[in-house]
Amino acid sequence: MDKETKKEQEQEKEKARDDILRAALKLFTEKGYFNTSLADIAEASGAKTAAGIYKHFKNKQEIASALYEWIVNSLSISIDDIRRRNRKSSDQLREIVDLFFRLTDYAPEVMRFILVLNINEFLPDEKPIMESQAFIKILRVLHGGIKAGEIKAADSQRAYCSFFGIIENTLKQVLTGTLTKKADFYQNDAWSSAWDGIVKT
Amino acid sequence: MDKETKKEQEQEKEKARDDILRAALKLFTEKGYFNTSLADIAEASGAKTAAGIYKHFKNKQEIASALYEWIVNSLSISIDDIRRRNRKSSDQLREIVDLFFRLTDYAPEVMRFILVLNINEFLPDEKPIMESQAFIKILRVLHGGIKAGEIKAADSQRAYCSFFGIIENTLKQVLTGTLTKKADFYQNDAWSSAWDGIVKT
DNA sequence: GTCTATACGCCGATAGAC
DNA sequence: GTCTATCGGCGTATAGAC
Repeated sequence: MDKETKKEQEQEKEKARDDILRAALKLFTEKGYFNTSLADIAEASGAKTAAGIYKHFKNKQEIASALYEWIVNSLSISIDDIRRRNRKSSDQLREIVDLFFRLTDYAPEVMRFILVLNINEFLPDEKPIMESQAFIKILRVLHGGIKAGEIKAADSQRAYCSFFGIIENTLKQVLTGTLTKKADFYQNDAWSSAWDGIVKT
Repeated sequence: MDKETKKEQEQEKEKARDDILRAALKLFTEKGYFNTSLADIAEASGAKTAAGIYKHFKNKQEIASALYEWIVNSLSISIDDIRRRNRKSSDQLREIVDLFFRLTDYAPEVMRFILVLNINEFLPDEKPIMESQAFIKILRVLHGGIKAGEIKAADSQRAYCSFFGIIENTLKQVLTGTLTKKADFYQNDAWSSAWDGIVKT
């Protein structure tokens, strides 16, 4: 067996794993973790049988765990990038908000996973999402803004509640259909409310 | 059998039903609906066996359904009362916020049920909570404030996202332990941020 | 109306052929 | 590494004695 074939096989396997993750993400966020059976995931990930999943994941929880890690890591990387490219916390927050709104429109499952699902209900051993790297970095952005005198707030936690309370609530209403237009439609409004609430004037 | 005995029996039965509901509320909000078995509920509600629950409820879902209805109805009644006793929307909102914060400190399970649980995951046939009477009435309060010129907002939905985004996010952080003090500690701060964000100046 | 026993189904997980 | 078959267990729900 030459290198080419080996590589192809590995790619195949990667793809299969990826298909499982994608299908699981969709089903978990649609029906919930406990309403989704491995058979459902197998079917949705294309012609595979439930047993085959165990070649890629130790068990059902590991699928959710991998999803969680993947989402939180991607977010964390994006936030690193945003912090690197922007100096002012207002600009950083602006871009984070933009990211969240775009994700809501173009990858709603991801945002549903973060905002709607009760992650610790099926991943009891994971840290709460507020303690994940991604959200710690968001708190750092707020902290930076407070230190720089751009943001008024007792502490970054409080600033988070105020600022992201508005952002997340808006997005959650979009995701659950209470707000009926695309997230994009509400972005400017939500940004203004959220930012005006914490900016030092 | 005289009337006294009959009455006592009925009270006994009411109490048993109540014990089941209380135990279920505690367990559902602690571990989640799907992680709670009828055996768990039976044990927590005192010396009863799982089978006995079926004398009081048709099935597990009905317990959750009864809880949901009870919570939403209680809220709805409280809000009616608040609206009756106050004219200005600012006063009405003030009291609603006060209610939410008090519930968070003194009946956290109730607030966890509302804010943390994914109700439609285990009650797929119920309307989303935003369409329940209680929350429709909250939207009316906001609508009243907009019409009276007290609140600036494009519509009550948008005002809701902004105002209750801050309130609910704060309470959620308290309920999940990210904010470590009692809800009461954050109330004035949250109220100011939330109200300042929607008041017309 | 409470407890014992038990039925039944579903789903997660494993074993083994190919 | 995928499919077939199957196990084992849990958890809901029912039946029947008392």
